[in-house]
Amino acid sequence: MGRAPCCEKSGLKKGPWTPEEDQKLIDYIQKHGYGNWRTLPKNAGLQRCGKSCRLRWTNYLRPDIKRGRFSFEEEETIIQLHSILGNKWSAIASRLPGRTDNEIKNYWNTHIRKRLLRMGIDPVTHSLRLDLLDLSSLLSSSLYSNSSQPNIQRFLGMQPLVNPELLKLASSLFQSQNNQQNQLFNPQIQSQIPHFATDPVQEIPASLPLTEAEAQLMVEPNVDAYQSNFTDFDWQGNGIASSSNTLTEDYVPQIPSYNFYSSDNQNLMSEASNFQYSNGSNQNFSLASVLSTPSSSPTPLNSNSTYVNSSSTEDDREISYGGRCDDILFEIPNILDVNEFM
DNA sequence: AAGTGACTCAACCGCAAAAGG
DNA sequence: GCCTTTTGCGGTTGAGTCACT
Repeated sequence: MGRAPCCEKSGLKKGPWTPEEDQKLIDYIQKHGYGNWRTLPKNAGLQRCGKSCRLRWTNYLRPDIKRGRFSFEEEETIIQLHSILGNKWSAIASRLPGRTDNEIKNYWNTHIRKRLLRMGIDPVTHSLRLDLLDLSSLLSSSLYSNSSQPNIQRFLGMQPLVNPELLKLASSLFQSQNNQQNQLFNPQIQSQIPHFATDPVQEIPASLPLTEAEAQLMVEPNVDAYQSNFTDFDWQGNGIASSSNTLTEDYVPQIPSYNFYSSDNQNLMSEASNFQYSNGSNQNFSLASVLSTPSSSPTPLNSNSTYVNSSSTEDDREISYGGRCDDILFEIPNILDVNEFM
């Protein structure tokens, strides 16, 4: 299992491919197929290494490659599969005909990942993180816009959007922002969530029927993807990341799925609103239940002011979460046969 | 119009698995 | 079983482009 002796510098070209090179590669492969990538460039008359040729072919020249924007269905599939498989881009790509792993990886990093972050969803664990979702900016931008005094008219106008339960929640979080992470990760909450990392065979609440895929995940979670996040995350909220060893034992993976639907008007709260969240004192609430989410909502929710007044973009497609992981509900479509990746 | 920063994505790099002798 | 070669994968880079000031 040695290292590939790739691209022996001598005279081999690097960088962008020219149309002539592309044509040479296409012509050769159409004639001879793509058997041995190492000898292919020489036989095709290309001053490239085999690796470069393979990459060019698989990521760009292959005739079955679908180019252009990702559809909502494709995007949904990517997110769902990523929540299960992690950064297994090739496995994800195998589920999306015409899309390459590179394309999916790029799309994830440039679009989906950022959008999830804006929604307050950790793109690695796919779990809701209120520390990413800044409710105070929602309140301040809604109630205090252009004025140092609360804008009552605006507030009244929000009533259809935000019901008192949410305002109560938001204001309590607003009052104690420093406690946000403690609330999210307090032991009471964690104790209600299965611990895949250490106890892979979980007791599944009888009231919540599982899909086949979910059942499989309960047994064989994608621990790698979750563990990769352990060393980065500041669980204490004090800027000091805990060791991965410790975190592995306490880590609480959540396996979501998402439902997508198109909307030009972003409502980030609605995007996160299908979470059902337990506050640790058996007072379960669903963000969906405390919000109504008209498509024309003027109050996107985000701590980053850059996005508050931003116009709609491709990234502003609306994402809603569904699913279940104990106190967070998920649903994994049966059409996603994830078992083969396990 | 020029400068600057953000964004996108094709391509590269290094590692590891698979395949073959 | 060991070694070498080939292939595949995931992370990263950087040139080109766009948007904003």
